[in-house]
Amino acid sequence: MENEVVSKNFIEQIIEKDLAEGHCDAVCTRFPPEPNGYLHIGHAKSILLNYGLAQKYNGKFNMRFDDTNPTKEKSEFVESIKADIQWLGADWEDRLFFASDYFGQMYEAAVKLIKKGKAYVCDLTAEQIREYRGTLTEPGKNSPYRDRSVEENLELFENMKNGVYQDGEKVLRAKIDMASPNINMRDPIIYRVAHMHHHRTGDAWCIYPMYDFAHPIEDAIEGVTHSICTLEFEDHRPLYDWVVRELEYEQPPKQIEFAKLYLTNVVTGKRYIKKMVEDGIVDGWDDPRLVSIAALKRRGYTPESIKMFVELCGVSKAQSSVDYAMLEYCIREDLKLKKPRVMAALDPVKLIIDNYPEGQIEYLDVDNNLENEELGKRKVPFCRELYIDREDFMEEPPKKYFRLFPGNEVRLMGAYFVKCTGYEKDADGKVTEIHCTYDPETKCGTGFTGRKVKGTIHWVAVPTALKAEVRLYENIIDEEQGVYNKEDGSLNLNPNSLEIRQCFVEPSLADAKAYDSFQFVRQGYFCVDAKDSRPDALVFNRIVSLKSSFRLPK
RNA sequence: UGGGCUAUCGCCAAAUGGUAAGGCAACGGACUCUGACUCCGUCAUUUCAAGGUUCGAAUCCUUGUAGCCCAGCCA
Repeated sequence: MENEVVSKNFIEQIIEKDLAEGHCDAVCTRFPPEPNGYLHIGHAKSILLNYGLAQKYNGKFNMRFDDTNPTKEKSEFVESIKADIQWLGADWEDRLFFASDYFGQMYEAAVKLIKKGKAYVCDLTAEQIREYRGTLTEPGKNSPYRDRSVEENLELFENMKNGVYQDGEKVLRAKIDMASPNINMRDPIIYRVAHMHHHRTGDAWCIYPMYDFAHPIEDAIEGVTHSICTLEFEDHRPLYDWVVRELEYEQPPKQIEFAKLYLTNVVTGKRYIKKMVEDGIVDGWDDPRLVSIAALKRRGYTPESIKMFVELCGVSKAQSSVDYAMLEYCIREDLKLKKPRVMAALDPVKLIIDNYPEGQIEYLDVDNNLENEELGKRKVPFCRELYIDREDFMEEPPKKYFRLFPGNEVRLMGAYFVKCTGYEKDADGKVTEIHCTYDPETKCGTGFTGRKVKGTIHWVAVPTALKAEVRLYENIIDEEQGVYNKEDGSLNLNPNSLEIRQCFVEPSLADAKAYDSFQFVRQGYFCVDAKDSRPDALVFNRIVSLKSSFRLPK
């Protein structure tokens, strides 16, 4: 805002140089997912990066589905991806594209290559092609079909399109260099035969372009100037450049690679998530313990918090893994002045104020001083019998324990000072109720300064308490053992990643939907689980705990 | 082993030959009707290593080391 010096990331530097040197007039970026699954936090980085760049340089941001392989793609995924991107706030305006819309132009591009003698139809089997390709250390050798005439190639390729051949019988390959040290340049396949129903083009085509051929064409057609992708495509850049050069596009797009976003101790691999869903370890792709966009949303993360997170992570080419604590910091930061702080007893135990009149209920004014002044203001009922959290009382407190214990006085938040006078236990030694007396003079808001207490605890009045179910999530990965089991490659899962508790909350949460998310004082941030709300009880998911330094000193 | 890329605090990440930003985490202390928040302070004589060039090197050169990616008719 002020005179902050925010350094530019390497992509911004490239773009500014291109703009300054006239390599492009205006910036155009894109997000090109294949509709074969759900988006996760890593995609959010790419989406927000591309969208942010377009915004920053007054350019355009395109949405494009890279649907060139009908075997993996479904319309269901198209819809979920669109919804997630809109939720994140990236706006493609009227520029929603599908690679499949360009199949005609791609076919023509292939014909152009053939006519230039830069592509040929190859009859080798998949296995033979692999053998001819060579290895990482040995060069490949030319296909015996490499020198077919232009006329023959044209005819064969047309036959491919017309369904004359079976799947796998023939492919179209770019004629580049079988001895290239870069395996991607060893006459890569650019079109394959696949008699397959496509989710958008139906049965119109039985040949489909490969990514390396299709992607640069898609970018060029749309006028994308900077095609930003992840590091694993670095080796493909020479091929990308080859395609746009041979096809003679006037303003060829430029591919730029950046490092993917990884989170420490989090599973993003589709293979593992699929297995966890199948084995019932999580209840779906939007299980709040996962980091899919849908899961984060259900967990209560806001688009703003994710945007902040992505910006904080930065952009570079160094493979890295960001600490989960950074994500939690962002959502805490986003909610702390926006959402109400309400009281609850997550592990309730009764507190009886022996000198408070039986049957009396008074309504205390609470104000959370939020940005939206009205949101945190409410009246909270107070009476003789309350629920407090079990962990706010100890029979024999350790040093530096500031909360309730026999003889100690604490503040009931928003109410009075109470002094513990005794407690009762059942046969198992479990505390069943705690007794105390209150001091009417210490009422909140009266400006009482007679004495101070070190601890403040929260509470809920018994007669008006609302029953709720809360779900406390821990990381699904066992942080001690790490992500993967080195012996068999399985995941090291944390058996305590989900804890469900029945608890009592203050009555204002009857209107919980109006809050959508809030902070349970001393317990962290929660959100209403719209998906799992039940008629008989409110269901809340924990977004994030308070800072760890909130916990008892060791 | 051929090729490509990367290496700066526990974790991200700036610094573009001029003397190591910032954020997260952590740790002190102040404040507090949340042990939260807020505020103040601490946290890389050194940039994977070793040499070299230079008045001056995280940046340039040399030689190593470590990690990631590539041999789908996937993207």
